[in-house]
Amino acid sequence: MITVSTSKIAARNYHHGDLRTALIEAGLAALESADADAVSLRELARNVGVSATAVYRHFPDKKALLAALAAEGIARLGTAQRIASEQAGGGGAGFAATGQAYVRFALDNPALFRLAFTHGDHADGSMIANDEAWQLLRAYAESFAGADARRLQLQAWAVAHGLAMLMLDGLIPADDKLIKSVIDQQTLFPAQPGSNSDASP
Amino acid sequence: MITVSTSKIAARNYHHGDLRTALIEAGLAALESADADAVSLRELARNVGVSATAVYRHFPDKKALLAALAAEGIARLGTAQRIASEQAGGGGAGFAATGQAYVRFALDNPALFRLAFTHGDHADGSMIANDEAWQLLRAYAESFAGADARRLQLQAWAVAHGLAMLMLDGLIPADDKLIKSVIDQQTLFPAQPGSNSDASP
DNA sequence: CCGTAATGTTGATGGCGTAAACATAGCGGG
DNA sequence: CCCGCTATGTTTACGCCATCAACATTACGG
Repeated sequence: MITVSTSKIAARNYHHGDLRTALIEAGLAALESADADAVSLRELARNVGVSATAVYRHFPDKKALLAALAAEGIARLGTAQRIASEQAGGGGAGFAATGQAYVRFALDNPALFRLAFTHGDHADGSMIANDEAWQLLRAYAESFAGADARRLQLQAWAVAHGLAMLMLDGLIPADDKLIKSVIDQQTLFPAQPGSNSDASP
Repeated sequence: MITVSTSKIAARNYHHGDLRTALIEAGLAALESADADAVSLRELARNVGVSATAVYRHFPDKKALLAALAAEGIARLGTAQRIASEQAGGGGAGFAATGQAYVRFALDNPALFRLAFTHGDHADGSMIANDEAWQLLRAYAESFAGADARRLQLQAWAVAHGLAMLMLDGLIPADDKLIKSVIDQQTLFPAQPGSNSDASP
């Protein structure tokens, strides 16, 4: 995961030094105040102090740059979820906390979250499937639902993702109490049939 | 709701006749094979056989045209849901059918669905809130959950919306069996506490 | 120490949304 | 019936964008 450093090396001498990283950082910064489709290559190049076409020495096209930003978003989301899970101490509370962290991350990083999930070329699914958060979800689902693990897994993901999207789009008020109410292991998944709460892979 | 008619009146004589409707129809057609942000005003104008700037006699800007398309999408989604609910005969089956229809509509009309929900200026929420589908969902939730109606309502919406989005983005295989499995009133909302299954507003 | 590959720059092309000025035509009042 | 007003379209133009081709500079390995 890339750590954004505001102050970077120094004055240029034709060659930038690490333009690729600089562009990604500029992109992440831009996504804090604008939506992905409102971010232009030229704007990023300008902010980094480089000509527009220099970008193409590091990314084949705009899509590729956005994909790099999306990957970064996925990584950060995963981290946020892992931390939330650890703080909640695992179990049912951890399960719910993971989902709540998902929604909060979306609200805190709307453009990045959207970019990471919408339109991304995760047709292969590799980026997401290999993510730590996904492993976490799988483990929780298996410990709660045993045979029905896959269904529970998808339901949990869908609730969190749907709530995040609906709040981002202003269709549901972005209220923290609402998040806790909707993503609650007690009411959402009360003692699934085939439950197997001692399984811990 | 607008009904798309492929064959429209005839040759132009400077004035088109009903450019506004024609543009919306062209827009809906374009959304069948391209994403909303890949649809350009100029392209639509071209398809309708009119100059690019003629659009501005009917819509203040591109956003306004897209908003009109989005409204149409919402209307169609609502219709699909009502039909599904009726065919299932209400009750728990109707509840699930409504949600399943939501996801199927998204898969059948990906660009239109995305446009309708993403980024739309439903900051006021009026378009959605007044929709028949929303009333339907409210009624179902109240009949099932009584006091907890609002929570159930949001959970149901979130699951359906999340599943739709994740399938659209290729993160979950768009499999009809999966839809039925995830959106299943039996397993998803089994006998809510405070249930009140005889209420029928 | 030199040449080659990596990295940046300039300039151009075609597309976009949209504003301004102009053209046409349909329609309602004399 | 005709005249002018207004609704509707057109042409032209501006500034932005992504991207390509050709050229410039630098770094680095033999």
